[in-house]
Amino acid sequence: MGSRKTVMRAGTRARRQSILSAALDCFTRFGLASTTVEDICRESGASIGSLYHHFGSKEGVASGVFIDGIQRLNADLVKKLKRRKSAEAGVRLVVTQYCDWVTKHPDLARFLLHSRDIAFPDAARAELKRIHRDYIVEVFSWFAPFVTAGDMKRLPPDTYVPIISGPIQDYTRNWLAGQSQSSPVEVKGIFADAAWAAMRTVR
Amino acid sequence: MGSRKTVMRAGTRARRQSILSAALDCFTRFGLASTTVEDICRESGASIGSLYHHFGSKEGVASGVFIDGIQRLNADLVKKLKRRKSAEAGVRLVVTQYCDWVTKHPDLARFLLHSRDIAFPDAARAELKRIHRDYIVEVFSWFAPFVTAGDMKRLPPDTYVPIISGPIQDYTRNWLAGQSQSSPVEVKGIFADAAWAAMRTVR
DNA sequence: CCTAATCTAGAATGAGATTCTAGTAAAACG
DNA sequence: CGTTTTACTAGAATCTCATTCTAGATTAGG
Repeated sequence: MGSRKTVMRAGTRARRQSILSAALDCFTRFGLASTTVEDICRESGASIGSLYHHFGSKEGVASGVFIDGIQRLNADLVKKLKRRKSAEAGVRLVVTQYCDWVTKHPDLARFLLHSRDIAFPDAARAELKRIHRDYIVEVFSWFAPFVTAGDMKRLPPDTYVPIISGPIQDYTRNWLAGQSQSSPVEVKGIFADAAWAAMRTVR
Repeated sequence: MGSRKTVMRAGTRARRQSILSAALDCFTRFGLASTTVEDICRESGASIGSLYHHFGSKEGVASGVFIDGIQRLNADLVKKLKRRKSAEAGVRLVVTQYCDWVTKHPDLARFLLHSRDIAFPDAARAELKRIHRDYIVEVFSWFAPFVTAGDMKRLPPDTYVPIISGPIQDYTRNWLAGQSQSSPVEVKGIFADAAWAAMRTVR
């Protein structure tokens, strides 16, 4: 994870990365619970000692994959959000961009959506909290002016993300689990409509 | 789970129930991954052999808790839904009743929200599928007339549940994890508004 | 009664996560 | 350059459980 106090050697980044991508591969094929540390070592070419040196535990590896993924997802959204000019365009973007991202990275998305509840190590929990806070600050400061201007409802801060993103995430989880026919891309307009209907002010 | 082919003896129901409630207790205190089968045996007074006789595996116990909980949640909703008379009242009820239920059964709700992704045994998966199908049929047949009458939007079937229930479930998950201040009961009006705004037709 | 099925018990097994010890290689420092 | 410190690799040994197995107890049916 980007925040290492100590120096990181040349080959180290590559080794860490090979472990992370082997892990995602195994999680996708066998499921988190059924992949063994040995599986990840075999796939990545790392030794047990090396894996434990870098990640501390199997769940440490999982949290590495998770943090990596969430950072990419967040970064992609923030970048695009800055090009929008209206509250409606912003709200719709949050929904549609999520659909596009999930379609482009289905394995990673499946892992992110199904691993929310892993008992991550404390260090990882702390870093995730920091990442989430930074993300929320950035997104909220983009939306804030529109709330002030009366384009969007003024609600308790904690309720915006569930209302805007909750439905599409729920749908996507079902879809990735094979329980919905239409791909998120096909229904993204419907969810964008729903999100905007819930957020817009009537004047 | 209500569907046993063979006869069930007198003390058996009590034994199963004691295992289930001990399990929920342990899951709440230690988390699913960290509770051992021995923990559940100690708490419930059952022997290892007895637990395996009744549930087959640790995940079998978890699926028992899950199925029990989801059935109670579903039944409570369906019962109340039948007393409503308008689409708006129905949609609002789905949201507010969920908040009330979660507040009344926080441990069970936490488990239901955080165990969606357990690798349940095949038998349990099948039963859950059946339970969910029955539930969906019942709820949809209640709402169908209002869609036909034009009171609610006509959407792809798979999208109704995420749009109506997704936000409040997401908020509740955060709250149960200690990441939101206001209890669901305090914000249920906001989520009911959002759900109805997303479902209503404008005419 | 008796006998077949359900249920209880807990010791034995085995899979696999984690720890430990020993070493290799790269940087830091003189 | 040595040398010393620190990052890193390796894999055998350990230890924690989930699960299996065998034996016996209890209950229902005939």
